[in-house]
Amino acid sequence: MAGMRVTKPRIALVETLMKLDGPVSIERIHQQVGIKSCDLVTIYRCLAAFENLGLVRRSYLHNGTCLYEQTLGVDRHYHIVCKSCGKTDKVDYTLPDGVEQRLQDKGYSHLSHVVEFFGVCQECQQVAISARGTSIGIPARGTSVGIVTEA
Amino acid sequence: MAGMRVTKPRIALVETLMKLDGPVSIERIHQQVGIKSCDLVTIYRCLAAFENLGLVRRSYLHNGTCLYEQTLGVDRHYHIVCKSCGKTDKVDYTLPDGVEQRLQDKGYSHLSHVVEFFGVCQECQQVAISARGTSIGIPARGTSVGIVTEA
DNA sequence: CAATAACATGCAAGACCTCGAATTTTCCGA
DNA sequence: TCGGAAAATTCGAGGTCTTGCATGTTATTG
Ligand SMILES: [Mn+2]
Ligand SMILES: [Mn+2]
Ligand SMILES: [Zn+2]
Ligand SMILES: [Zn+2]
Repeated sequence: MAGMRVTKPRIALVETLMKLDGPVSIERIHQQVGIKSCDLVTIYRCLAAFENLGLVRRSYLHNGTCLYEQTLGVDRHYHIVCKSCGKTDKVDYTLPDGVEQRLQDKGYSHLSHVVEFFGVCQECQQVAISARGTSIGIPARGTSVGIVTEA
Repeated sequence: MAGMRVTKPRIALVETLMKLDGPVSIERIHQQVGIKSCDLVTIYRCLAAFENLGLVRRSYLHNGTCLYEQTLGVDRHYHIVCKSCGKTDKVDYTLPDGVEQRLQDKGYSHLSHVVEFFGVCQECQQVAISARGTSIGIPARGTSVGIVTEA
């Protein structure tokens, strides 16, 4: 009988997740972990496993691509994500108490939910004004969300 | 100066959307419109255009695939989506008033949000009990969400 | 009605994400 | 320490969704 095994990729992944503070794209995580140290698919599968254990939480860009965030010692919260630059910010919001209870009463089990806010952040609005006509949005899914090499 | 043009595919699409009542997958819509009458990409593009005009709204399966729903004469509402069969249901929920205002005050513009509830519906729980061991979930994205030919 | 500009469509290609099967690694007990 | 079972990783392929570009349609104007 075994839990989850401690492997090279997993160790590197956990270390990376701890260093990062907000929700990050898988591509970015893969980069930080080291492209060579493990396959992208492994990152996907490990994060899925971690998510089942409640160690990470998933959020989304406006285009639907996923972001992952480590959850140890941080309480449940939601984000606003900039449609232009992908920057995330905490939002002062909590799910009303009754909702999930009512759904349970209706017969639904294994409840979960997604709450995500989107907008254009102040910086991106400035940019939009100065660089008029330049398209600045986050590319859509099915397009390079890009690895936007870290500053 | 021109608005949107009235084309064969667009007419068929609107007719189809009016017939349907809940959120439906693109594949299903494409079927109903008639595989031959237009390309799948056209459906994607038209729905995107309709969404900009506020004629349709988008929701999501647990796996992230999109569902579209016509919005004429219906008021804003949210859904619970069965993780197993994809059935959707209205949820008694409204976004708290203050949230978007606070975000605006923080400098965000072009606000939007996604609120989606997921669970396993009663019918699917029954099935899960009788057909123990049979996997019944909705396939993940990157897997045939399938066209589950209509009954 | 004919010519033209603008818009819409179709096709092909690419990005993200997932799975199946083969291989490699980890773990555990002998 | 070694061998074997079980779990993890990798590779390849496929599904959803989006875009660029060439082509086809629509609307407008004379
Ligand atoms: Mn966070
Ligand atoms: Mn609805
Ligand atoms: Zn921004
Ligand atoms: Zn169900």
